[in-house]
Amino acid sequence: MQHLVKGLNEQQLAAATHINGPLMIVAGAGSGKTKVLTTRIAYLMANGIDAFNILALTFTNKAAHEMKERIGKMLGSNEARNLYVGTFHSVFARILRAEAHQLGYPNSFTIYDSDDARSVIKTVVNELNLDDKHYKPNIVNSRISALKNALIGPADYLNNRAAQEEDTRANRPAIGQIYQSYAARCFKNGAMDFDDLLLKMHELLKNFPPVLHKYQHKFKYIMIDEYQDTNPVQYEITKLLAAANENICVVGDDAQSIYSFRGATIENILQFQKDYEDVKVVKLEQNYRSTKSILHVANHVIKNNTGQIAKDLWTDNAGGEKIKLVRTMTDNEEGKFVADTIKEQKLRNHYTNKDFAILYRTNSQSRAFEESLRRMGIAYKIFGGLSFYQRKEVKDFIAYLRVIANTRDEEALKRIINYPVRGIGKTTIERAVIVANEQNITLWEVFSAAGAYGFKASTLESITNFVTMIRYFQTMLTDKNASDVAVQVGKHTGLVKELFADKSVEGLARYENVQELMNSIKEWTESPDSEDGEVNDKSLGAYLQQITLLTDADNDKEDSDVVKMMTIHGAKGLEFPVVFVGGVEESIFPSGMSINTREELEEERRLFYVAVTRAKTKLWLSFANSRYRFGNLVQNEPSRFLDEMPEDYIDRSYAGGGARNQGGFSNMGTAFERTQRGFGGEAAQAERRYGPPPAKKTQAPAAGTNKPSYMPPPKQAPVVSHTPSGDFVPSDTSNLQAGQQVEHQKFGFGQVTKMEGSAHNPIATVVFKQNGEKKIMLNYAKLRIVE
DNA sequence: TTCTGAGTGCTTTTT
DNA sequence: GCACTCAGAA
Repeated sequence: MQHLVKGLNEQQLAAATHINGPLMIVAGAGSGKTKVLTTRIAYLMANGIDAFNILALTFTNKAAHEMKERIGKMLGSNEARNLYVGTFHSVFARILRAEAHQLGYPNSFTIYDSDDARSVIKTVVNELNLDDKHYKPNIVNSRISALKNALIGPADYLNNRAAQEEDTRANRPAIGQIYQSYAARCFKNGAMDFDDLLLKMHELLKNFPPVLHKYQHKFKYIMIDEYQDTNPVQYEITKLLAAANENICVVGDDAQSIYSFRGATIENILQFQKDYEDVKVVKLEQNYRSTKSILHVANHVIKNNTGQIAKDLWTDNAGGEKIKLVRTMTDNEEGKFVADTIKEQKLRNHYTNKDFAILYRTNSQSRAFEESLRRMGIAYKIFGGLSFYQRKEVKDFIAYLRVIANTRDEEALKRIINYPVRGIGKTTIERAVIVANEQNITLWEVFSAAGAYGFKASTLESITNFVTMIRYFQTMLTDKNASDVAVQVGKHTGLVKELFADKSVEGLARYENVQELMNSIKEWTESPDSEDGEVNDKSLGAYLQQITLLTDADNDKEDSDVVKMMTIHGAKGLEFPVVFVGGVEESIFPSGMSINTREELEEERRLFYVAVTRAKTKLWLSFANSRYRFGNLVQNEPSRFLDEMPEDYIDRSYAGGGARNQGGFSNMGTAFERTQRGFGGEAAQAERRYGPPPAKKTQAPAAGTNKPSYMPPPKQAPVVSHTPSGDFVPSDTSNLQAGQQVEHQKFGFGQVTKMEGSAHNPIATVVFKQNGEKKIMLNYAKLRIVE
């Protein structure tokens, strides 16, 4: 057992060997938190505690995976496989899947991602005849999310004055109504959104005592990572689960709380000591990650925040280099600087690509970096942003799987009912939706009994074929695994064929993505165990349950030698030898959305703290004089956080100001004055270093000069309007022949020169006297046969 | 029913 | 600058 705790310092040892009773670990950045957590779990198991009785909740699937792997290595056995390790969302999804019937959900319930949720909200808002310009899906969605995270369910809302008044004050009095309908619709669809996974879990434990006892008994030891980022629902759930045994261990750092926008509250970690008696508190204050310079800067900046848990983070590591500040003219030059520097550092210090990380506040900043890296031929990977599973073609394919597993899933059904095109268009779907709402049945039930609702013959045939196909797939559910079903779907829906037919560059990429998806399903089916210890359930339902909760960061292949790019939020918990933080400018970092209250600004500052403490040895902070945002050029001042950094630890020689600027930016006058002066000297310096700024794009070059090398395609001649004859009555055109004279309501008189198309979709070519040759689809256009 | 082109509004961070 | 919506044409 001694070998497990070898190399731990005094505090780490105290935390790792604490077995029974509540424990709070305050772990500063880089203080070996993961090491302590994994050691503690291994230690518990070495002391005879069954892996099946240990629950560890992490913030990302990646962290969960890593933890399990490390414990496995420490113990040298397969026992770690039986641990319940996962994110709040994935662990609860799994429990809910087992207990769904208690709450009236099918156990193959769908998990809606934010896209699905927004889409349902849009439908609901329209059905309630509300203005979707005012009740924007995004806003409504985040409001509902906030309510759920604050433990206010749809029914609770009706009795919650404060919440109602808040919405009335925000001039959105119908939020309550939308919330009710949204929740009802999700339930009808057999679907839970991300927040439901928490809210329903809470409901389950709260309202079903036997279920609560079952899981209290199962999870005798509970560990929660990143406790500072838990929200009230998560707090209540863990409190319920831990109530019986009180063997709960939370790990957190109030200085790294950066998820309040998701309902997280720092209160939870501050409250912990009051919730349980005899809480053992351990502070991990020695940083093993960063140089003295980096740590000192981080500590110095975070001191500007009020109300923290007192701690004193220190390190034995080398002093290290000063933090380098970089000013560039534009965002593109910022990208170029970073790419150049990576190249230089690789040569000079023998770094490889994977030693570098580029961090930024917003996903949209990734573009400039991406372009420069590509130009320099440096391999990179962007984490976050649009995940693989959110790509249209991937979602389309998954939508089939979702419908097969859960026909109540209306969002998925609407997505695929006419994809690939099978003649079930908007009108048909709208009619079906109306029927479904009137009869209070699901959309699928309307389609599967389509004969009863008077669709026209050709439409009915399409619907019946579709229903038959889905039913065929469903016959495979019980005895075939997820991959087998997916292969059949690919074959019989014509989806893969359609993508294959598109030979454009994007089309090829889409085809490859779907192939990739099918491969990953196969891989998942064949892998021995999955994220949170699911035992060999390789059914389609099990596959779908975890897929929505996966993010890009989880597919990270550690061994690939690439520069990593991600938001600072995405970088939490990670470390890199060399870190670049881009866009350290006012209105970006801190975000312009978060400078209105002290709380918001302090969270931005914590985020800055997180960014700085990701670096082990070298750190560059860059900002640009101007950058494109919203499609137009904006000027930002350097971030206020730069002014908060201790001067002695900063190297401004890259910032264009050189020695003249040693005093920091605050002595340069107000932002206004600075803009007025136009940065004269600094700009010139930067110009020497990075070359002249790109020439301003000239607007609409004067005629004669600078002629475009091509002429834009000629605009179609405007239609010469035609007033239809007074006796205009559309003729039966089913026997129309070439040579006949016809009249068109808009184009006037003309002669049919050619007939083509199929019998179902005849197309006539008509040469009009006024408007020239047009192709007319006889199914839609109205023609009067003159002779 | 389906496709196209012009017009509009928007971005903070994520499970 | 892009993604989404809507109107109009075939």
